[in-house]
Amino acid sequence: MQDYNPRAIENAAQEYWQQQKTFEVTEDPEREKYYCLAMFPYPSGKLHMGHVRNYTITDVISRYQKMLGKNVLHPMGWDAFGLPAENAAIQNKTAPAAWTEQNIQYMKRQLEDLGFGFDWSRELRTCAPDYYRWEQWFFTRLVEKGLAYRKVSAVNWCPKDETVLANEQVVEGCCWRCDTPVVRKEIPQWSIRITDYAEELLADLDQLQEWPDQVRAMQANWIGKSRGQEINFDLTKDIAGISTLPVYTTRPDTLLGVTYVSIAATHPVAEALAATNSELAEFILSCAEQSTAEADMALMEKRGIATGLNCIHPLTGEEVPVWVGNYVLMDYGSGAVMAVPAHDQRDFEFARKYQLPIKQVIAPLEDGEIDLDKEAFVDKGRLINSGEFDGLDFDAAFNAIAEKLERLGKGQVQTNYRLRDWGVSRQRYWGAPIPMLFANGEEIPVPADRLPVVLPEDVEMDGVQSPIKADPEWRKTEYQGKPAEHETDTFDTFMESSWYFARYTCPDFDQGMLDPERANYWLPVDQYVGGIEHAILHLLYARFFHKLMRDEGLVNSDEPFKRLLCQGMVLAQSYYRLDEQGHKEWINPADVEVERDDKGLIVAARCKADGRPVEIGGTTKMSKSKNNGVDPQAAIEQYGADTVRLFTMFAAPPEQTLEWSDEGVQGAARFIRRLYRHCQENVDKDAVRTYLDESFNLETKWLETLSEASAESRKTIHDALKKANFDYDRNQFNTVVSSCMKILNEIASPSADDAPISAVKTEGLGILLRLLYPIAPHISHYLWEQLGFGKDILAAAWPEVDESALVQNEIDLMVQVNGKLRGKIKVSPDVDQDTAQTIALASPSVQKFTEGKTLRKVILVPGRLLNLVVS
RNA sequence: GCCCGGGUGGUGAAAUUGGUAGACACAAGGGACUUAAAAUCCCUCGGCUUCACGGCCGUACCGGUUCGAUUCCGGUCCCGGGCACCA
Repeated sequence: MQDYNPRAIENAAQEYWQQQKTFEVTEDPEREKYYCLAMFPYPSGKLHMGHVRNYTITDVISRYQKMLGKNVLHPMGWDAFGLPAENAAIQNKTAPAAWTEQNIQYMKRQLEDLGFGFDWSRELRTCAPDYYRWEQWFFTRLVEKGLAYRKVSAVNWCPKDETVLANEQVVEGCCWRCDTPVVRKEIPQWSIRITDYAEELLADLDQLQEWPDQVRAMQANWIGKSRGQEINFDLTKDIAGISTLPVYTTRPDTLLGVTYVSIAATHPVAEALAATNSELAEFILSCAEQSTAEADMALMEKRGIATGLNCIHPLTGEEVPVWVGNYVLMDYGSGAVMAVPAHDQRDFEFARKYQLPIKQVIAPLEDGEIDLDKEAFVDKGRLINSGEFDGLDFDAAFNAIAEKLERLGKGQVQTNYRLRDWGVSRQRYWGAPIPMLFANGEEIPVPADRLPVVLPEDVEMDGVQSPIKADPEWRKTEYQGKPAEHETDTFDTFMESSWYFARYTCPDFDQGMLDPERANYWLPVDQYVGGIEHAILHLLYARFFHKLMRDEGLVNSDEPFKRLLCQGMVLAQSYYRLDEQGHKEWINPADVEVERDDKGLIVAARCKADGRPVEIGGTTKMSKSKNNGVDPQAAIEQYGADTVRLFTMFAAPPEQTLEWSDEGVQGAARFIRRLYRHCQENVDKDAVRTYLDESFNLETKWLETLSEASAESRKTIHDALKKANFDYDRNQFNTVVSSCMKILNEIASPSADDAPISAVKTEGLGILLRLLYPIAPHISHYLWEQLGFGKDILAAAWPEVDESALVQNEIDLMVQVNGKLRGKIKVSPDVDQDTAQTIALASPSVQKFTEGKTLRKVILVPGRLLNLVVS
């Protein structure tokens, strides 16, 4: 007998799929389609475990759906533009294009080694001109429709390098290259009007019933629809041609408690006043050093300065001061906010700091205690100190104040969204050029017949400036016979990832962005799988783009992704040692040996190379910074793809974090070896023909001769099958693997060597191989053929549960007394309450707890338990 | 700070969603086989208590609803994801 040799088995299976073109699909209106999509990878160099997990999940789902008879599309491609390629290019002195292409070649090979059933004939890369060409064309359409426009917005600016930095490139407020403090700079950039679609993006979340609730909640909160009022505070004098500060509030009931108004540092009024106020000018300058990230904004110290200017309260006519606050954003809302220190915690702290008045106008509904010396009272309540509005609750006050403001022409009810328009300009090189021309002071979309605007690939990176910005020639062009200049900014890479799912349906189409016939056959995607970190931005942009494509007549569906699965992260143990400076030097788990106590806990670890001890850094997300990445390649070479896939699916359910464990991988390998050995040693090649019909079900004649032991064995197998089917449908693959293990335990357990048992075990093996196939396809494919089931397991029908095998004459019914388990009784599954009660009360272990007490209530949960309530 | 998750044995987890808590594995301990090791097979394995039958406690913590709560509700603590230029 030969030992299990994963390499030979896996190579042969992969070759077979390649020759048969098993995973290449075309549109077939006769068959039900199923589009299964994994988020495409950024070609960073090598696959990491997160990729392995992601693509194993989609491969499992794809193969399962294929066995259910569907026409399954499972494509793969490369999200090839992005910042890391520029960094790598500078480091390695290669052009980003070449570096990216090398990575793609290597990673593609790794994907093939893992046996993923992708339709490689549809492979695409976003850095290819025949891909981004259509994105450029689509953008010009958006400009023509008024859905894309140019406006001034903020970027991180390194004054020394004179370059724009990504948030990631700003480390503690400084440039990551030269440590110079970063400032905010306002420059003209292209934006897309996602806010025009805010209402639809919110409302259509209701259509996405097969998305996780948490993702829908996050998106709804991100869009942030609110109902409030716009209220005008007139300035006591015009500044920069501005006479009124409109503010938006969701709490107009607190309007009488306004004691000042704050405006953004970049507000035109602030800028105009700064011209004659050096203190204010200095303050505004200092605000420019603040981070543009919202998290930093929320945590920073709130600072402000009085402008000396006042505005008029729209209801009382009193003057309130106008302040400049570092926490007010110019590009969100009107750049001005009203402040109610008594009823908003941030305003409260600000008012305390600058000795501004705090005026209570809301009292609690119940006689609750509030202490305005300690904190703001932010709950809704009843109005006080508000003149004619005193005594009203929130809703009544909202309406009464809205009505009065409207009558005075000082405000109106307004619906607002937190969502902001999508800024798509990037001042970087490795992206799709934005297809716009500047000529005679006009912004002109590049005409369709001049697309694509090709990004030159043979470039040298100086580390600071984008090569197409650095080259004065590249931008030069003409328009209608006159000199013109190309835009040198490139698109946000979210642009490419917002429509790739649609392009997979017709990647070769050269007559337009999409071939509507093919796109509408496959779309929407039936199952989308990717990391939870994309729950908001990528998924929201892709939903938005899909609606834009629909409105351009390219697709006929409203939403791109019907069902969504967000997989958890992959974690691993980390180890470090401190160097002389006290810095942590992280050591890869592969280079560490561990020592355990008698409970199996890791108590000590040593570096394999020098035998010296290392510190244990805990289980954290696999990352470069902690050097705890486990290279999938090493595991594949040692154990084979099936073992790696099986472990990945078994160790945790898809949505949860997955902890890499070498022992766990060995456990997965042990299961596969056991299956292999069981088949080699115990399975007769004629068994299939002897016991099973052409659908691999037990032949009727054997069904009739089952002994009690073989019937019980068959129940175990069909129970496991039923559970596995349930779990496949809800994407919980760890328990599918459990079911497979149970079946193997059953069919490999020692038992009487008679025909009924052999018959049941043969049927069980056929079920096991088909259940296991989507997860560990190579070994299942090999054994299916070798044991004479058939040529290609993928063509076999999915196993069906024989409900008659599950029927029991007698079950264990749990008996509780006052909710505590006190015994079990053997009864018929459809026993009635009276009978069950009589039997239970006759049992001594129950009597111990009921004796001398009165029976108050009896609850029977059929097939499960009986609860006797006594006192 | 704001939004969204998560917390169950020594470990990863399960519990068909309000009805037997710990399936299936991993680790550990004991045993068999072996000159030995590896591999393989068998047994034990939440805590406390009991010679034993059994009893009590136990799903982060505090409280509530219910005949019954890992599951539902309110509060607290800790961990993770996102926060608009990482992808």
